[in-house]
Amino acid sequence: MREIALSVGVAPITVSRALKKPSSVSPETRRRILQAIEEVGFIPNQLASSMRGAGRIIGTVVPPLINSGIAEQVQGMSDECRERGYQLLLMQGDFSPEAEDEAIRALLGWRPAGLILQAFVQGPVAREMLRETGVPVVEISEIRGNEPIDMAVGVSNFDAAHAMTAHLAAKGYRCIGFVSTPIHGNDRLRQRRIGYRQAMADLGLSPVPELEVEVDITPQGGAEALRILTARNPRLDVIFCSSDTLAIGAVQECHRLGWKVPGRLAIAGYGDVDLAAQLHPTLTTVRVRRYDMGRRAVRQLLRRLEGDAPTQAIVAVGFEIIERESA
Amino acid sequence: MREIALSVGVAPITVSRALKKPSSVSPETRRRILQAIEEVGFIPNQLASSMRGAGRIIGTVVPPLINSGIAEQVQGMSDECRERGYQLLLMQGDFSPEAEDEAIRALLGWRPAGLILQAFVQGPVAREMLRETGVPVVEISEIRGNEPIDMAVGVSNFDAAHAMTAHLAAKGYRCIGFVSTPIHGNDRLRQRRIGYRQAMADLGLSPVPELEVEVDITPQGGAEALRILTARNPRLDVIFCSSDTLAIGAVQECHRLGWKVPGRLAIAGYGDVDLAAQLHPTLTTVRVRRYDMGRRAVRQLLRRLEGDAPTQAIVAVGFEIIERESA
DNA sequence: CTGTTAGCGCATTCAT
DNA sequence: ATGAATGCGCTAACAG
Repeated sequence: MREIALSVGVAPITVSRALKKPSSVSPETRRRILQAIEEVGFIPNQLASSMRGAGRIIGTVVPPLINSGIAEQVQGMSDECRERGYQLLLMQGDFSPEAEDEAIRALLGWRPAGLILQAFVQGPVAREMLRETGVPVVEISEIRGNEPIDMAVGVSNFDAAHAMTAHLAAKGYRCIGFVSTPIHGNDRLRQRRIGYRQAMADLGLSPVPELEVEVDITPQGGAEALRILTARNPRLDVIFCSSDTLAIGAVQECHRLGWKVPGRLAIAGYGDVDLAAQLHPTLTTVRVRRYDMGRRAVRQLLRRLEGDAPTQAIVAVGFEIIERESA
Repeated sequence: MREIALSVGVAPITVSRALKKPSSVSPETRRRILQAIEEVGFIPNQLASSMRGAGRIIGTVVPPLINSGIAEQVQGMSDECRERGYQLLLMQGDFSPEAEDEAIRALLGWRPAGLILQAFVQGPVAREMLRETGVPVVEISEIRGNEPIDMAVGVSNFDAAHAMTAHLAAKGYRCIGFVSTPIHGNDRLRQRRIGYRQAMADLGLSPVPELEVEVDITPQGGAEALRILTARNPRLDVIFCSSDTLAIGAVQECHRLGWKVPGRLAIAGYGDVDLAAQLHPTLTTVRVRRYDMGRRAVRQLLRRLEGDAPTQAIVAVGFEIIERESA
């Protein structure tokens, strides 16, 4: 930068200004500076820049990209970051609580402008670090019944499951089964089940345990669930699966049994994986806009940083019921 | 850091050393320093560190994560980076050559220790920038017939397609069709077709144009290809599709026609998408180890940086023929 | 509109 | 084994 300044005959700070606040430099000077930069092929050092001014890095911790819609979400974050001139520093993996602490610590080392975390931070160590440093944080997750450290973006799995159940009822199905993978400590799954139950109650259809099963998160699990539920209740007319993987397995099982879908039994999923639109029959499912979630998370962060509006802490992202052939 | 130094009663530089070269500080001093760091919750500033010493950022430019195996590859890079104490700065998107220049310029601004690029850099501007700055670069792509800027990691699509074709022949198939999406300027696809042709020639089966089609990259394309090829040549006994998407479409079309797979017609794909193992029949395909490619790319870079061994410029990553039910 | 001064937090170099 | 001085490249704050 000094070089450029010398060659143009100005002070280094003027070069800096020509790049950051073009309006504060005379057009003529600016032109000559930009030209010199072009000629020399100068690329400003962001590290140095971030040490003085505001950092332009956004750090993020996400589960394995191979899974689910995480890739889509990261893409959303990345796109939004690029458009706004920020860079995405990615920490990705299957983190234990301690490993998560490490990951967050590593990111904080880069003095990021903000962090975006997938799922709510569990460890007290990490929560403490985040509080102390005061970095803006957006957590992306189920937004019902959680207390964000700072801000949150997410979807209400409750609402989504409720809506799908209501949708199925509206289509005339009455005996609605619900299949999920082991709920264990998983918020999202729990909310889906509660949403389903609430919808059943709201509709005057009693939500009996007999209509629910938990199985492995594999297509085989879906097939198994189908066998269990139909054995328990022959009048079952639709199965709502808490993940597309299960739904796909259930559909395959119907093929094996020679049952028409949705003629003999209807099936709905959750997630809208790629495959959902390609199978026969195509799968009715719930689509969560993960790409949007990623973009929103970044925007949420930047709104805080650039201090435009008073930021609302929690942003709900929508979902859609995708009606296809299977239900 | 100054704070820590004060509280322990040493000079800042000693704190620095306690972290970077523990061996150069007396055990006792080190212990007290680390303890102070722990208490205060101090996290060293990587920006400042990278300005003086060697950077610990690895920048990467990749196509949309939603596609194909890119997510898997990024996961490989990320894992390797984490283990080695580097951070991954991600630029992701659908770049035009000019946008690619921009992306690379943005990354260079962070003075990364190295760059990993998906596909060979096309634009002369970017090539020039990279040459000038002298950053180590690993390009991940088809490695046959390309000149890397610096280093490359990749797979030979030629070898993979050749191997699959030979595999099909070994299984007794003689009339082997080849379906691809428009080859246009796509190296990888071209190499697959050449590999197929070469294998046919090597086997003494004449590679005639009649056995090849180009269709859209959709399941519908696969179905169409099937109709075209079987109409041209009723004795066709297997179709090798240059992507799993096409193969899946072809399999579905067989179901529609009531043809047994592989009884009436066998089908093979390329890519081993998740779905390949779940469909009926399960799909025989080519699996490229993208996760490994990601890890290798990082290792390649670090070997150069840490200057152990004389680095070989091009690393070939293996592939596997995954034999399942469909062929 | 432009320049001067100072310092961000660390690590390299040279001393002790 | 430890420390002092110095500077990485940039920009905030304050002149002019």
